[in-house]
Formats: sequence, C-alpha cells, structure tokens
Amino acid sequence: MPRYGKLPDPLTLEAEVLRFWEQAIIPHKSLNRNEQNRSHKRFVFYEGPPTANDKPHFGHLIPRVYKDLFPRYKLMQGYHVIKKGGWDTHGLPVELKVEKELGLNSKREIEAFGVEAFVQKCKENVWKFKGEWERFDPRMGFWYDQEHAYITYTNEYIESVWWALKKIWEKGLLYKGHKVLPYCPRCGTPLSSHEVAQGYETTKDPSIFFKLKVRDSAAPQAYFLVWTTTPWTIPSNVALAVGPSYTYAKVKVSNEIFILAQELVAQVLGKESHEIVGTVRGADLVGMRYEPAYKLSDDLRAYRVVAADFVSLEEGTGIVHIAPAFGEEDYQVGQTEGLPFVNPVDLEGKFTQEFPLAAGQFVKDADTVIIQDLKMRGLLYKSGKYEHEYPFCWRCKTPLLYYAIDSYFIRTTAKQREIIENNKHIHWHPEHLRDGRFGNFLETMKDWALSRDRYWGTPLPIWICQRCRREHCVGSRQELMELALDPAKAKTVEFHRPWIDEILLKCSCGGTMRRVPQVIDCWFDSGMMHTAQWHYPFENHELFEEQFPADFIAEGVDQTRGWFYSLLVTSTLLYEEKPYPHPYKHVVVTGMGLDQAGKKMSKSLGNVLDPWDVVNVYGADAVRWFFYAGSAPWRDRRLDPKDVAEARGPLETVRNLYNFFALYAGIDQFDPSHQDVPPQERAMLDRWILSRLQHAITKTTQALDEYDPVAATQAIATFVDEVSNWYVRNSRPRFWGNAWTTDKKAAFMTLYEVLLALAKLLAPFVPFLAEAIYQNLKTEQMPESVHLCDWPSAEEQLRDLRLEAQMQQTRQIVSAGLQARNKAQIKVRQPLALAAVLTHNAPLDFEYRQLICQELNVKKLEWLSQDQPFALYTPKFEYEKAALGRDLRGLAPKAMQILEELNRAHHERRVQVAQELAAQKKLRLSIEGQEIELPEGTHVRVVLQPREGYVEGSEADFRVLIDTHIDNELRQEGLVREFIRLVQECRKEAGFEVSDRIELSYEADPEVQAALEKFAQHVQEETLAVRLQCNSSFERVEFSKELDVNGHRARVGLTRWRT
RNA sequence: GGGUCUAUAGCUCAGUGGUAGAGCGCGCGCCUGAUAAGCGCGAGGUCGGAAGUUCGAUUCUUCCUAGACCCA
Repeated sequence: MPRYGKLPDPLTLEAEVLRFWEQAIIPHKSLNRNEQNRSHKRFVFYEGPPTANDKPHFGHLIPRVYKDLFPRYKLMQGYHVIKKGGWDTHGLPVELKVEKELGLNSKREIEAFGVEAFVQKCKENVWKFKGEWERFDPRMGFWYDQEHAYITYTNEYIESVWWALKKIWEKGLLYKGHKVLPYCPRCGTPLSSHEVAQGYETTKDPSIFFKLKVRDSAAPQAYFLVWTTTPWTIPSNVALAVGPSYTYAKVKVSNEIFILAQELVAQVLGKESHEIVGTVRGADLVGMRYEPAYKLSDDLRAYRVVAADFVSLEEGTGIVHIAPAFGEEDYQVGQTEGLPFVNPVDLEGKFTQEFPLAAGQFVKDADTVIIQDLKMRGLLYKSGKYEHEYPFCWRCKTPLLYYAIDSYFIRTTAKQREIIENNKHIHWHPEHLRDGRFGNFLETMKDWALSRDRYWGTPLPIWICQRCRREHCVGSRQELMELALDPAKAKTVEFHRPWIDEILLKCSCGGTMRRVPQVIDCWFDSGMMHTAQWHYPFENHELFEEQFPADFIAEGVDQTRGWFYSLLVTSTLLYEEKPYPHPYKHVVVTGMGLDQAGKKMSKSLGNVLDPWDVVNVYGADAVRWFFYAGSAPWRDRRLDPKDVAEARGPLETVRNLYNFFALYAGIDQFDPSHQDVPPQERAMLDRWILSRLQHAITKTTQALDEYDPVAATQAIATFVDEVSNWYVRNSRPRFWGNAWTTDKKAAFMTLYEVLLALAKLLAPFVPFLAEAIYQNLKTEQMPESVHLCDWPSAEEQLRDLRLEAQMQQTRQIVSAGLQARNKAQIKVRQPLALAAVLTHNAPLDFEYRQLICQELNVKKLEWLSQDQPFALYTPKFEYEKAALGRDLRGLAPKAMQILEELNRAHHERRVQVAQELAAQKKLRLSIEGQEIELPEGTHVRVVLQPREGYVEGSEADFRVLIDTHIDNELRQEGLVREFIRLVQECRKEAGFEVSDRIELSYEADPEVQAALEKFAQHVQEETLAVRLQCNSSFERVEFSKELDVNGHRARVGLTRWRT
C-alpha cells in the first residue's frame, strides 16, 4: 500500500529527500543501474572541470543544471553513464591568487620566496573551496562520481599529457618560435589576455608622421609618409606595409614628393598647399626599397615595401611601419615575408647598446629622444598627441609592451583542415556556433602558443643538451627513468617544478640535457581530459575506448575558444584514425548569468548573486525548473530571485494535484495493486487524460532527444494544466462516492497512473519533488527510487485522436459559454435553461454534450443550424457606406435610412429580408420610386445578433449563446446550490473532515425554505447531512452561522454525526 | 576596432513569410469536498530604429542603435 503522505513545503521536502538518498545511497545506485548495458548502450559524458579555488557561483550553476539533466534522462532510458567529476588545478589564475596571498609582486619575488614553497602553496590553494563544492552539488541534486574525479595536477594526469605532447612532437608539430605577447617589463612576465583586459586605460601617446626616403634614383626627393604612436619601435622597423588594392597618391609638397594613400591626403596634409602629381596602386609599390631611419639590420630582405591586408584607411597614411619584435600583426608579416628580426630592447624594457642613441633608457621615455632626432635629421613631417585605449599592467600600472617572446608552439595550422572537418560533424546547440563564432575562429586559426614562463603547471617535457643543443621530448615516466642520470630519482620525482628541473638526462652525444624552464598553458591540460582522465595509454585501455568520444558536453559560451577548442584540437591531432566527430558529438553551449540590469555578473562589479541565497529560499527544484523552463540554454539569463519564485507555477500545481489525490486515496485506502479496470472500460475523461499522457510522453522524449529543455518542460507544463484544469476539475465527484464502483476505481486508477508517470517525466528536471511524489505512490514491487525507474514510453494503443479532438472542442465551447455567463453577470452556480452552439462543426457526441451542460450548468444544449439560426439570433443589416455612396450618389442617405429602419423592425420582418438576401445574393429596395439592388457582401451583409434575453460568447470556431431567463424553478435550484456551497464553507470553517457526516438545521425565509424542502434529498447528499431540520433549536449545535443566500438571510447549525 | 549572438506586453521569455503568444504582475469577476489552493475575462505591443526583397515582413537581406560573449 502506498503511503499517500501529504507533501510538506519544498525546503522540508528536499531535506527529507536528501536524507533518503543518502541513507539508501540512491545516487550511487542510479549511476550504476545500467552496468549490464555498458557494452551496447552507452551515453558518454565529459565533465568540464571547474577550479575549486573559488566558491561556486551562478556562472557555474547554469551549465551544471544541464550537465545533470541529460545524463539523468539517459540513465532512466537504460544507458550506461559514467559521471566522472574533474578538477582543473593548474594555471596563472592560481598563481596570481597565491601571489596576492603571499604579498608577492613579481617573478623575482617568487624566486626569492622559493619556487618549491610557492608551488606547494598553489597546490593547497586549488582546494580552498572544495568543501563548498562538495556541499553545493548534492544540494542541487547534481550527481557526480567525485570519488574518482580526475585532477589535472596528479602525476598520472601529467604523464598522459606528456604522452600527448610527445606524440605531437614526433609528428613535428611541436616547435619553438616567437610569440608577440603583452608583456610587463617591470614584472618580467607576459600577461594573459584576461589580465590585459583588466588594465585598459585611456592615455595620450605621441602621434608622429615621419618620412622614409625612397631608394630610387629616378625619384630623388620621394618619401613614404608613415604614421606611428610608438616612436620607440622605429629603430626596430624592417619594412613598410601597404594595402595592395588601395590607391596611393604621389603628392608634391614644396620640393618633396610624399607617397600616401589617396583617401588620406586631405586628412594628413590638411591646409598645407599640395598637389597630387600621380597615383599608383598599392600592389605596384610592393617591393620598393627605402632608407630606414635607423639601420640596425644588414639583412638584404629588410627595408622594403610589403603587402598586408590589415592596413586600414581609418587613420594614419595607409602605410604601416612594421616592427616584428613589437606587434602581433607585424610579427606575422615578418614570418610570411621572411623579414629579419630586430630587437634592441631588453627584458626590462630598456634599449640596449644596439641602439646607442637611447641605450639604457626605458622605451617609453625614449620616445622624445627619437622624435627630436628625427626632427633634426629632417625626417619628421609633423608630430602631435593621440588619445586612445592602451593596456597597462593591472598590478603595477606599467604600460605593457607587445613583445616577441621565445615560446613553444603546437603547429595546429598543419591540421587545420582536419580540425574544421571534424567540427563540421559536431552537433552544436545552438547550431549557429558551428559555422559562426567557432567556425570562424577555426578558419583564422593560429598556432597554439603552448608555453608559459611560470611555475605552477604541467612542465613542458622538453630537455635540451647543454653541449650539442639537441632537443628531446619525454613522453612517460618510463622514458624519463631510462634517460635520467639518476634513474632512482626519476622513478619517484613529482612532475612539477622545481623538482622535475632537477632531473638531468644523458644525451646521445655524451652531454647533459636540462629541461626547458617553461610550463604549459593549462588549457592544454583540460583539453586533454578525454585521455588523461583515464591515465591512458598507460592503463585503462578498454575504458578509454569505451568512453571516447563523448556523446554530450556542456559549458558556458565563454569556453568556445577555451575548452571546446582545446578538446577538439588535441583530439584531432592525436586520434587521426578515429571517425569524426570526436571527442564530443553534442555540445550544449550555455549563456551567461546577467544581473537585473543585463550586466554580466562578476565579482569586480559586485553584482554576483550567491546561489545559496536562492536555493535556501525556494529550493533546488525551483532553481532547476527556472533554468530549464525559462529559456533556451544558450540565452543569457537575467537572474532575479523573484523570477525563480514565479517559475514554480507548474511545480505547485503538481504538488496540489498530488495532495488532492492523496487526500482521497488515503481516506479510501486505495491500493493500486489490487485494482484493475482496463483503460478501454474507463470513463471518457480517463481515456482522454491517458491519451494526453501518451502525447506528453512523446513530446517530452522528443524534446530531450533534441537537447531542447524548453520544449520538454512546456510539454510537461501543458499536460499538468490539462490534468488539473480539466481532468481533476471534472472528475472530482468521482473521487468521493461511497461505493467502490467501477467508475470510482477507474478514476483512482487513472489519476494514480498519471501521477506516477508524471513523477517519472519530472525526475530528471526536479529530482526532489519527483522523488517525494514517487515515494508516496510506489508499491513494494516498484524500484526504491524514481531515479531507478525506467523512462516512460508512450503506449500508442492508449492514444485516441478523435477523442482528443472532440474534447478540445468541448473545452472551447465551455470556454465560450463561461465567457457568455461572465458578460451576462450570471454566476455559474445559477442553473440556466439553455445554451446553444453556433458552428460549422458537426455536433459532438452525447457524452461531451453532457459534460458541457455540467460545466455550463445548463439544462439543455442545442446545436444551431447554420442556415436557420433565427430562433435565437436576429439578423442585423450592415452596409458599406463607401460602396453605397459611390453607386447610389444622392440616394445613398435614403438607402441607409431604410436599412436602419429595417434594423429596428420586428424580428420576423428582419428574418424575412435576411432570408431573401441569402437566397438572391442581393437586396431590393425601392427609394423614391426607383428600384435599387444592393449586392450582398460588398454593399450589405447580415450579421447575427443574439435575440433579447440571450448573451453570446465565442472561442475558436464556436459562438455560444446562453438563455438568461431564470424562472422560478431555476431560481430555487440556484438558491439550493448557493445554500449547499455556504454549508460546505461552514464545514471547512468548523474544521470537519471531508468525510464527516453531519446533522444540519436551518432557519430561512419562506422562499429559501420552500426551495430547501423541495430539494432536501439533494442538499443532504451534497453536504453529507444525515438529517436536515428546519427551525429547530441551535443551542447544542457545534457550529452555527448567519448566511446570505443570494440576498436571503438564513441561519444554519452543524453538528457532527456520531454513530 | 573585428567576429558571433541578442533585442517581442510592466517583468521573464516562447513563436511565426499571412490579423502577434505564454507565465508572472495589474484590474474585474468566478469557483470551491485541492482551500494560506484553483479558474475565467480584461487592459497592456510601431515585435529596438531605418531602408530593401515580397501581393504581404515581427519573421528574409542590408545599415544603424543598445546589450552580451569572444578576440584585438
């Protein structure tokens, strides 16, 4: 026998469910329930690892609700799912936090503090908020296998990463090069883009136009005119770039010829008198040579004009000065054009002896010196100040330099075609990311700058021979031991700085090899989780093959170029033989959490919403439903706790539905395992809601298969509404009959089955409420938790489309009828004689008409013939003034007058005219002796107006009339129903149980008394009164009250009946 | 500065080449053996702005404005 307990408030309910889950180890059982299917029915999930060095906030919550939903659904469907957790532990953000805690400010200070101690601190720091996470996930119902979570800093994980790097190295795709990075010369470190973004400020820099002499004897006084805001980069200049498709002008200014983009001539030369003496296409300038301002290179390839597509005509001269050491684009040009690399600046941002003019000076300070020098040498055209956004170090406010740094790269561009092809097979949600933002990014892919000059990260496993400079990449601990000078040490060494740096290898030349100092980008770590989480290929071969690729991953849209990219690239590089797509087939991209003003939630803005503040008030189910039902996963979400409260609607209805059922099932001791009424023998309403249930199951399943939670929750919410507002509303009396009739059994069976199925449909979305309902409904034969149940499948034989269609029409007619009652201001409790339906649709079957009568509280329901509606409707003639005026001219006013008079004529007359009009398609009028014909439709037409005493409502294809006339009999019935309702209210007020029998006494005026006497038996049945007495004493009644029965005063007394 | 996305009722959001929808809130009612629930009706919209394609555009295209994300 089910328990049928009443559901407590959501917070209590969730606390109880959590206790049950813990005691019965349900999460564990759920994750293991399909072990027997793992060989043939798998759903592979990858966890995008969070860092535990900060509290979980809403930004983490959003992807996690989806990462919980789909695996739960698949588990119920019988798929084997491993929900291995993971932790991201390396990287600059961790180092920065630790630096801050320790009060360190630069790499020099870290080295002084001691790298070993620093790294130890980092390792501790990544677990700072682990407890918070371990508390939060279960509270939200997020089930992970955290016991076997992967951790990116373990030796095993790192070993797998090393294996990957070696494989890439062996393919010749790991190389050393330069990368231009924003670099803080004071801190001696490059900054990550995230850090740079924090430090943009508006600043004033010099803006100078300078001249570079064309090396061409044919044009002795010709100069390229060049613009820059960083004069200190001029010594490093090795080329000039032009846009090949632009037109350049040769402009004569006094006795010199300047070359610059034609479009910019006016802007640059301004009022100065000048004369355009010729034009030339950019492409034709390419290859020309010039005299550098400072000749620091003897390379023959230097100091020439090259073509570049980034040259813009927005500002400057259309000729861009190229210094490969100090600009990303410059560097790229240098690479493709084979330009020399000139860098007279040291790592502290000071000029070296290579540039004696400003040797020892900080580059920004040298700007003035250089400008002065150019001016003296007549190479300066003009100078000024320029205001723009420029990045500064967020820690020390030093202006950042874009600086070419030695760096290791992965030649991802070598496999660009494969990566793009692989991506084309991935199912992105939303789809546009595949070819849009992500696809574009792949099209413009650059080699992956892998190395970092830092401490806390996976060490780059490249050793260099101190004698012959040979490089070697190590791919495993085994290999490290084989090559190490001290194999014993290599056997146990931790794969982190500084310890790993102590391992020296022997070179084939006999020399000693040292590891390069760099660690790697932590994105490579997390991007390798598809492999490293299993410590593959060193163990778990079968497990890896089984769990690759993932069917489903989800993260925030900010991970597009992060995790989604690093997974795809590593996988494509490593597993060239595997069929596309890998390593993930479906990726659900989630939006950002915004505050109420639409701003991103961030700690620096102080607008972060603590998830606990919401969960502790509304519960986890409400928060989950809010996300699933609110909008598509990829939409940015404005988060306001009150919206979470509002989103609960359907959940509250489910709770009420259950409580309704439990009330009566408890009273009647309904035992589902001892009842059976075949569906085809149940009432129409039962068959209807069961049919709708099959529809809801189909819809929900489809939506989840398409990764569309909004459609899924909508299907469920629609069904819940149908159960509540139609099925239960119309079935209520069936639940409180005394005898166990077939109909009562059918009602109980049906609602029981519906609620049980609903609990299963809701289980992946709102695991707590679903569990609570299930626990109260389950029999002993059923699984111990709803999360161990099978996902419901639609039973097509229970679907009845004709029934559904008729019921839909029934609901529309009822709605129209209620609308009419509303207009007529006649409450539903007052019975009426007649409702009439005007429609093209065929009349409904008897059962539906009966239901309509009951809902509209009318004695009779008529279907009006479309041709002969005039019993209840009267025709009104409407006319088109414009058409009449055009055709009748002066006679028009008269015609209108006649029609108006007709509209005031008695009903029979109007019907006669209307019938003529319908038959002849025209109306004949005689105006001042002239016979006129008005065509139907264009000039005159009939509209139907309810006749006196009738009021109409309409919905969809139906117009429904009610007869508002209330005769004595109806009035008495109305009084009785009102009286009954008031007595029911008294029962409630008196605190009686719904099943208590009572003795009922009353006093009332003669009219009410007469009505009550006439319908005494009905009153007694409805109020469960074993006795109904008039004008008896009220002295000993338990409860008595003055009543207002439709304006009649009355008094009742209630006493519980005891046998 | 570039790329991508978003803009629909007071709020949060669905949706559509053919007269615009839901929930919440608001107003007015109804119902009540689900009762600190439930239901109906109503008001409320230049579908961000402008132009184009089309018989017809909120929907497709372009531009503009604002916001978000990523990149410079």
